[in-house]
Amino acid sequence: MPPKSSSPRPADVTRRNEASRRAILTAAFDLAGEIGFDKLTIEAIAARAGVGKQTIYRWWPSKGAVLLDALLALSEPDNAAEAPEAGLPDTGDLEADLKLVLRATVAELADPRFDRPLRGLTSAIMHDTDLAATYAERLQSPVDALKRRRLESARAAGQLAPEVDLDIAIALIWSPLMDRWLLRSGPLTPEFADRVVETALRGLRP
Amino acid sequence: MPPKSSSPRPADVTRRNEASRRAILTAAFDLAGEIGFDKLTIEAIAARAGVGKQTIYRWWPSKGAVLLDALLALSEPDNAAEAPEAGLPDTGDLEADLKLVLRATVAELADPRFDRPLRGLTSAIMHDTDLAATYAERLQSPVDALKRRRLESARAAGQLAPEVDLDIAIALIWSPLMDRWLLRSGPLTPEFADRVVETALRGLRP
Amino acid sequence: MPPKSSSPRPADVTRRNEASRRAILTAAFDLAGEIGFDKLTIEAIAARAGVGKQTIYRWWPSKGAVLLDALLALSEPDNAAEAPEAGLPDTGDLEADLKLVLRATVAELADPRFDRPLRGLTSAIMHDTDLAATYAERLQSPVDALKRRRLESARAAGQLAPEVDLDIAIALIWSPLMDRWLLRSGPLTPEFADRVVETALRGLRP
Amino acid sequence: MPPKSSSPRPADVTRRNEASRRAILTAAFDLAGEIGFDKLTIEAIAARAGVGKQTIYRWWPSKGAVLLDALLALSEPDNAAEAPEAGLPDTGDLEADLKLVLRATVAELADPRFDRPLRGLTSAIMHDTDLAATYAERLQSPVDALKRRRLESARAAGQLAPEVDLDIAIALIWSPLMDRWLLRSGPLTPEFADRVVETALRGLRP
DNA sequence: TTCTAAACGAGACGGTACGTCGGGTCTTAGA
DNA sequence: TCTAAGACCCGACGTACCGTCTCGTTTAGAA
Repeated sequence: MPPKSSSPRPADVTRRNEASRRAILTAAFDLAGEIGFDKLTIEAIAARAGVGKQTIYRWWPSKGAVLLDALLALSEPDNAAEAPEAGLPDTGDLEADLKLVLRATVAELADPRFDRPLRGLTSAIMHDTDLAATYAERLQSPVDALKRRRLESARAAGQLAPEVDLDIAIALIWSPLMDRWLLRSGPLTPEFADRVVETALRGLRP
Repeated sequence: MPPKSSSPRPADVTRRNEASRRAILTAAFDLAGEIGFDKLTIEAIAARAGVGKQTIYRWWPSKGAVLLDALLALSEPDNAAEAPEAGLPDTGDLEADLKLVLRATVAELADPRFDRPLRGLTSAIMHDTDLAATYAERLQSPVDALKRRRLESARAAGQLAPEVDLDIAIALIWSPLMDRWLLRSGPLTPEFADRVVETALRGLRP
Repeated sequence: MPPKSSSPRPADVTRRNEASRRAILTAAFDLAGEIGFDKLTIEAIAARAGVGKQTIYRWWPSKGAVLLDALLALSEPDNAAEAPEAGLPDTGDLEADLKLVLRATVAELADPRFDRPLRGLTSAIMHDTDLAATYAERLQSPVDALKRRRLESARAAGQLAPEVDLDIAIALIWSPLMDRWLLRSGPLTPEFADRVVETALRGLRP
Repeated sequence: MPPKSSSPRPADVTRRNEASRRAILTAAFDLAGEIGFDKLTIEAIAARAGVGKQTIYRWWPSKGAVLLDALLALSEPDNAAEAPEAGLPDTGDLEADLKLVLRATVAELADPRFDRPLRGLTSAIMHDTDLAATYAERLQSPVDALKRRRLESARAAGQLAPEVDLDIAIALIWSPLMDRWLLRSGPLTPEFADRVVETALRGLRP
């Protein structure tokens, strides 16, 4: 990600040290997983990456931006394939497919290696609208597109009522999970995911 | 709220200076509304409240705990009445009542005086399980009880399917709002609230 | 020692709790010996003595004053006898007597139990003229009187030149020891004490 | 002066900011003269010098060390000349020369601009053996060398008894002054200095 | 012997400074 | 020119004590 925007130094991207960039992203992700985002410091990232602090400040506007890039980088290196994000499963059975996806999400969020960086990034997004915009563009909107595509497929198959707003449908299905995860307002179990899918779909079917 | 637990000094609650306590809570809430929770500092709260820092550290384990108490205190002083929390409206028309409540929530969350402290507190809760526990006990569970009571009333009136899990129902209705608010993943409008209520209720009715 | 002066409350000496007073002085002296005067705190004295802080502030103006009293109290309890201060030895041989006294002083100053409190008190006196005045009156002047008496006896015996100013003589004999002790500008040995006495007396004899 | 020793970070002396160093020393000396050493705080020095606290903690282990450096720096900048320390006066008349020097010392110690920092530094030295060692090496021993040189010159001129230990002689001449100054055990006047010189020399002459 | 005012143990309070941490900027050397 | 290293100014941290100020609770002299 380029620096804030236009302001201080454009910074010549072509001269950028790729090894340092990867070391920083790896260090940031690992440290966020180990000690949590809020205890994460730029100094610690720089030290772990064997990099000067300035090299971080030159290329990223905040530690949230570093972490966002770090998460994005998790998919990139496998480059072309992009298998993990190639699409939501579509067996023709919407309920089963959604349960599968949500159960996978539940499992991922239960792993501290992912919970902590994601939680931290989410918290950063809550407070930093610039970062939120980048997040929306780079992570959320592609993922939402996948969800929407699956629901469109279901609608085409007559499994969803035509008049249902897909944005609302997505919110109904995924928000309860996010809420439980972020606020720990209840146990985040596969069963909960199943119940949410079942109940939401009651209202989404024709 | 007494300090974490047993460890250093129990601190004698009977000797507590009530004026200082209120000054701290007021200062914390106001400052959080003015500059945001993450830029809020204990020193600033102490200075604004005309209080020594130690007086804050003596009674609260973190600035999140201060802010939680500050929010709780907003209802208390109105004492017995407790009108605002007396219950959700129950006109017999569940959909209308829910829309009313959700629209009010949307309005409140749009006001920076509430958005900022609440957002900060929510962020703190995400990272601090002790605080989350206190939050769950003092704020979330009473509010959830009100929601649940309204839904039970609706179920008794035959407006909800008997087999619906009320916790899931609550999640379906309120989570989409929280998600949009926290992550700014879309505009948080009264219309959105209406759509969510309508769609969720499709699946909750008998 | 009574409080500062007239100002707030005269404090009724007759009601004073003797047990607390002794506990404070003992605690102050012991703590000064253990951790040194500058790390000594009123709170620690109060805690060790099992006494409220106010009881110290009520009766002493500063921790230096407490420590001075503590040192004075070391001689008092042996009551009337006052043997240790009854007078400097007077065998008729001035040089031998002085060497004896100075060697004893050297030994005392080498003992951390005395070095630390005395060093701290001396430091306090250096910065606090009120305390210095009390010190001069209660400790220094009686001791100086003893020294002067011994030198007068020597002068009467024809061992000192009549024209010598006794204050100067006292300074010449004792100051080098104090200097070495306070500033650690050289080893504080019995031999040093002997040399000083010998050299000083060369100039003091008729 | 580099930090205590090896422990945390050696701190790269070549990168040190000379302007900050001088500002700190000047601020420390001035403040010590204005408010006294014991009321001197690191924070005040940093504020007056327009410097971060850490810049002081990085390079000095204690405020005593700062003040010692500040005093040493008073002579340095005049660099080569070093006139003030070029040597004690040597007119051939030892008694007159010593009186001159001691009277000058008395005058200096009477000036609060010097009394306060020196008194504070002396007090710090009394309690801090590390600092005392630095002091002995950097300030005391060069000064003592000057004194010793003058006395050797006098001995060569037959004005001192050959058998007199010069360390003892130095102590006899200068200690009484230091004592009166530090403990205010009597008026520190030029007359006192004269008397001390006269009496001490009685015993030091052949 | 009771009453009452003080001294007392305890410790909360408004403050000041501590020594440390990390932020973000700036400078120096080396590749 | 970018980088690793790290010194710098700054602000906040959480802690330790300061000296003052209540709180009940002894306690000792006067009534």
